[in-house]
Amino acid sequence: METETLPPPLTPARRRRKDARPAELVEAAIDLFVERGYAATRLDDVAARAGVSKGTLYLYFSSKEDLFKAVIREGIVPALEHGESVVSGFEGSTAELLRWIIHGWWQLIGATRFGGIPKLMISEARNFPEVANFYHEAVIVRGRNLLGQVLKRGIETGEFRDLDVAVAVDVMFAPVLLLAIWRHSLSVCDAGHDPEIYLDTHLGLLLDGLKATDPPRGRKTR
Amino acid sequence: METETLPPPLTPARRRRKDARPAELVEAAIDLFVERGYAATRLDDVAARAGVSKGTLYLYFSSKEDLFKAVIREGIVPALEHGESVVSGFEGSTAELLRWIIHGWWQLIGATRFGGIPKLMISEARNFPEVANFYHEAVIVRGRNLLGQVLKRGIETGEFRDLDVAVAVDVMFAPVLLLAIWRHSLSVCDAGHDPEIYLDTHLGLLLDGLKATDPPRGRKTR
Amino acid sequence: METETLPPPLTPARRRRKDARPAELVEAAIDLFVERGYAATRLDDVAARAGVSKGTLYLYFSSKEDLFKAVIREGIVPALEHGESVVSGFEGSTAELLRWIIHGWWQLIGATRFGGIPKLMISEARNFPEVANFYHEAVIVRGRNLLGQVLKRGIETGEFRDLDVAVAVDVMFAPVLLLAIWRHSLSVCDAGHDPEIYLDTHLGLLLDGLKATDPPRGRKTR
Amino acid sequence: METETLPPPLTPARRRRKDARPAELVEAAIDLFVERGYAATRLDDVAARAGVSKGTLYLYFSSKEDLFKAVIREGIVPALEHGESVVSGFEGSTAELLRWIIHGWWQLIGATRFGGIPKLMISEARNFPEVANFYHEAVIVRGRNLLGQVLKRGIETGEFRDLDVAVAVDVMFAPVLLLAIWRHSLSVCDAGHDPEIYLDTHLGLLLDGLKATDPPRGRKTR
DNA sequence: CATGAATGAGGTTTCATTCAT
DNA sequence: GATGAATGAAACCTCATTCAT
Repeated sequence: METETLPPPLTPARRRRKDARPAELVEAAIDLFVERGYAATRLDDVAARAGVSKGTLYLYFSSKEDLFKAVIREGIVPALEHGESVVSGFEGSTAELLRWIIHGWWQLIGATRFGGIPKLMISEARNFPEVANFYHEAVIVRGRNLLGQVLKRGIETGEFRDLDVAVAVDVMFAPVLLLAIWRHSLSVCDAGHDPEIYLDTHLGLLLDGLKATDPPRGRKTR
Repeated sequence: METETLPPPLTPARRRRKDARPAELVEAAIDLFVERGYAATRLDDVAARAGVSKGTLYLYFSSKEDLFKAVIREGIVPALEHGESVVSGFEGSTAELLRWIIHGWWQLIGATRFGGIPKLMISEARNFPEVANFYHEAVIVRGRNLLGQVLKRGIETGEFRDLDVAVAVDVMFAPVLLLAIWRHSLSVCDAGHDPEIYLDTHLGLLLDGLKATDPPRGRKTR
Repeated sequence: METETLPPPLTPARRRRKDARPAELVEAAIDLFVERGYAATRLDDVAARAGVSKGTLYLYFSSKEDLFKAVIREGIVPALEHGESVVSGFEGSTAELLRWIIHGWWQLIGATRFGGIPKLMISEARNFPEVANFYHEAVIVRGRNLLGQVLKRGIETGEFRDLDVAVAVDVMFAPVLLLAIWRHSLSVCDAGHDPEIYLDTHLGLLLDGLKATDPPRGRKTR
Repeated sequence: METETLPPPLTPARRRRKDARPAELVEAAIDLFVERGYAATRLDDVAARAGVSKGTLYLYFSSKEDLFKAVIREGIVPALEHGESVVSGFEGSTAELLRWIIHGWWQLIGATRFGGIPKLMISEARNFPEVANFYHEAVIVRGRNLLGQVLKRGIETGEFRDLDVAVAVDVMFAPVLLLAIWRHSLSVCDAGHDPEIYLDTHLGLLLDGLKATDPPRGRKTR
């Protein structure tokens, strides 16, 4: 009231802090949204985990829903882009590529905090159709395309038998997705399988299933 | 000293209603819990959907959590028991049995309102570990056993190749589960595939993957 | 719906029961109102304690407040009338009469379930001024008169010194009243003194205090 | 690694307000709890009387019961401590001391808003045994000790006759307590006596009653 | 920018009261 | 008369959101 607050010098440390705030808040929010769900997460807790006051949160996000959107956006897009860049330059058999993608997804996304996003989105899609729509376009469609490309490549090279790519993509990614979902929900009762073994078992079955069977002209599966 | 108060007549009509109430309420609650999640579901709405007042709900369930427990309990156990009875008498090839089970699960559970329970349980497991535990024992363990038996039968008859049953069960059921989950969440953006085609595609890949490779000459799995 | 209920024969047992109902309900209500207070007492519990259903209660009392009024009315008036009749025929010294009244009040009222009425009335007077008014006229004024008569008699006979009777009556009854109140409230922490000893101590001090002092020629104090 | 978030300025005006809030709320709550009883008091009204919103109340008290505890605690202990300090330095006859204490209690406690606490505690002891226990230890036991000391002093100096101190203390304080209780309950029907006259009448009777009778060596009682 | 005290709409839960049987 | 299922107003409590400092 009486002390004139000097125009803050804004030291580098402070500036760095300020720039990082939104990301820190989103990070804190991911964990809590994933763990408790959207409705059961209190903004008080998000702010506390990010080490700021509740009011500060509103400097960066206009509402709880806005924060939720940021969680989905910031949470998944960067990871996805990274994944795509890895895939694009790949050379080798399509089976190798599939292994590469699935294990890579697990390591880059599934095993990190972002692995909780699918569970969160599944839980809240009906309450936030707009966000679900964004997620659908930005993540699901893109992911399906990526995997679809891989399947098509395998079919074209004769490594894989012919099949309905759109359906097969979803079928083949389901076990990977469910592994991630499990780790953020029912693992309270049952830790689940070792991820690498689980994924290998899946790939083992899948690649055998995908193998061209009609005229099994000696192509090497791997 | 005193005449005992007569046990009240409680006419059939009245009794029938009273007996039916809990089931009616659970039914209404399943739909809303699945659609909106636990926290976002108001008991007012549950009661309204069941055609009673809010207070009536408390005659049958002592709290919102109690209703939630009943939803999980009543929702899934009967369906499961029915499923088990169907399986037990089956005769035919194991591949047929697997097709039978998976299509059967979809028709008896996945396609009905109970198909939303997995999504609900996944969303809330962390908030209700006690309920999750019940679900784990009553549903997941039992379901895994059932499918495990089938896999073992196939392996013993030589229809399927040898593999880690516990892991394979989860891998092979994941696409079915995710189909059900999808129908109760992201189908707002994208209706998804036709269930029968999806399941057949899955079974097609899976059964090929499971087939005993005649000379299972040491393929390295990874 | 279909069985025609015979017009009930109304056996003597049943009739006796029916006539006794209101008293049974009031009895049950006294205990609970005294123990928990008016607001915290549920009519469910009153009915249960009286061995009837909640609906039955409304056959005899039109509301909770009505029951409360009956508790005060039925609870205290009969006891009071009984007390008055005992006093009226007394012969002996006024000191003896005072002892007689106070010990009598304790045995006939204070030590019974009616001993809780003062606590109840004190707690609720502000919420039910109308009932408080009834209680004031029917009980307090009457009780004061009774004790006032006794004091006056003692003053007239020269047994007691002259004093402001209206005030003295309240002063001298306060310890007796508080003994009853205590038994229905803070005795959870501390059972309190033996009533007879407590009352005798009070009477000992009181009668000495009341003694005519002018020419205090050797009257025995006790 | 990071600059610690500055401890917030929290201007004096703001802090003064925050510090005062609990006391303001307790003050508002005493009045309403005493007047209406615990159950019949709505937190809305407490908040309104303190000039804040309902939510604010929960910033300072975690529940209605918590507020109730604070009322008993904050309400009585300070007053009691003040009273004890007054007594400790007293010099003069024990009869004077007794007059001093009783009139002092009335002026410092009985006649203030704290005079309602005994009524409140009596009404709610059975519903809050834990609070009653606190009150018993912190107030009743301490008060009895204080008065017990006075009686003992009188007996030792020969001013008072020998008697059962523990019982006499309760007997002699009862009229004072009941005066306070009356002012917060049945005074709706009947304002009661003038406190000073009432207390003097009580003291007049009491001190005469306490006078040593055995060898009445001319001590002046007043 | 940052804070955190304050708000009040909205949800869960209780319980006096009603009424069809 | 008697029952107990049903009701809905009202209370406690939470938490997203605002804003003076």
